[in-house]
Amino acid sequence: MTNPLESRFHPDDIAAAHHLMETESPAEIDPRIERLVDDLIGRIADKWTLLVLELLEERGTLRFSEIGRLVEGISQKMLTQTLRQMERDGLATRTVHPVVPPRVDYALTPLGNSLSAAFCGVWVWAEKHLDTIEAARRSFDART
Amino acid sequence: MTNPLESRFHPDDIAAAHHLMETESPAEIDPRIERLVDDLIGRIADKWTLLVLELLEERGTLRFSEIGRLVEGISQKMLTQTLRQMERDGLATRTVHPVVPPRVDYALTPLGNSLSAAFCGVWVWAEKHLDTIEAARRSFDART
DNA sequence: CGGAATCCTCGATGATACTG
DNA sequence: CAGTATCATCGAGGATTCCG
Repeated sequence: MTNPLESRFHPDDIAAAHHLMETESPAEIDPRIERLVDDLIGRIADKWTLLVLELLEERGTLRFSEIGRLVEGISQKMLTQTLRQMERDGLATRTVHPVVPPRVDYALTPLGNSLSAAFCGVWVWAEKHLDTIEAARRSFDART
Repeated sequence: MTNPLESRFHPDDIAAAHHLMETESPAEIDPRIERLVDDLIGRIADKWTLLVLELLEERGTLRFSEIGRLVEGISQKMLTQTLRQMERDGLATRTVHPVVPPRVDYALTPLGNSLSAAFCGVWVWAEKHLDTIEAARRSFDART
């Protein structure tokens, strides 16, 4: 079990996903795909969520201020909003310790961990092809 | 070769990606991750690009107006912008036929196909857990 | 410390009009 | 048909302030 992608997904899942993405009629895109993309990209997989997701994945439990410090460039507002949304989506847990000063810990749920794993293939792709893309961009810009 | 994820990525790639995501020092997030996410989410993997990517993946070659019709809700401006960026990034090819009226065909490059495959794991995850997420949201909203 | 509330800006996107 | 150009909007997100 060296490959998290292999271990995480079964052929049936892949088949199901492919089925979901195939529209037989020559009409429009499957509305479920639209909903999928809207929900996933627009609400779950935004930049800050992905950053926090990977951070919690590698560090385990962290408190609010730690995440704020570690995710460079995030504003307090977006941090709160992102964490709240992750909690709402069941991706992370929020634990308030009744002490003064307050201490609030965040950690991924199994669902959060699985999302992180699901994105593994994308990170792999990105790392593998980022140079190629930059080259393609330079080439395109030169041609134009 | 029933599983595109298994066939596409090697254990070495996974290891490399994991290495990329692990920061030993207790400092900040690896800047390369930041760049990765910024580039990928902010420029490549936006909503419209993903929609067009999946469409071209399943339909093969399509002309400009066809894509515009099939991707519901996209404006002509965003369609042009999306396709141009995909071409620039080396994800798609643009073929102009010198006829009147003009005919321009778009198709994925191997790189574009590989990106589509990389997102497979995310689509699988999304389909598998979307109901769970909605339930979590209802539960959270009820608690609040 | 961990937020909530407020105000404000700017850039992404849509709408519209024009063209080879 | 496949764009380009221009203008208008609107909401995501930053900065700031206040609070338990």
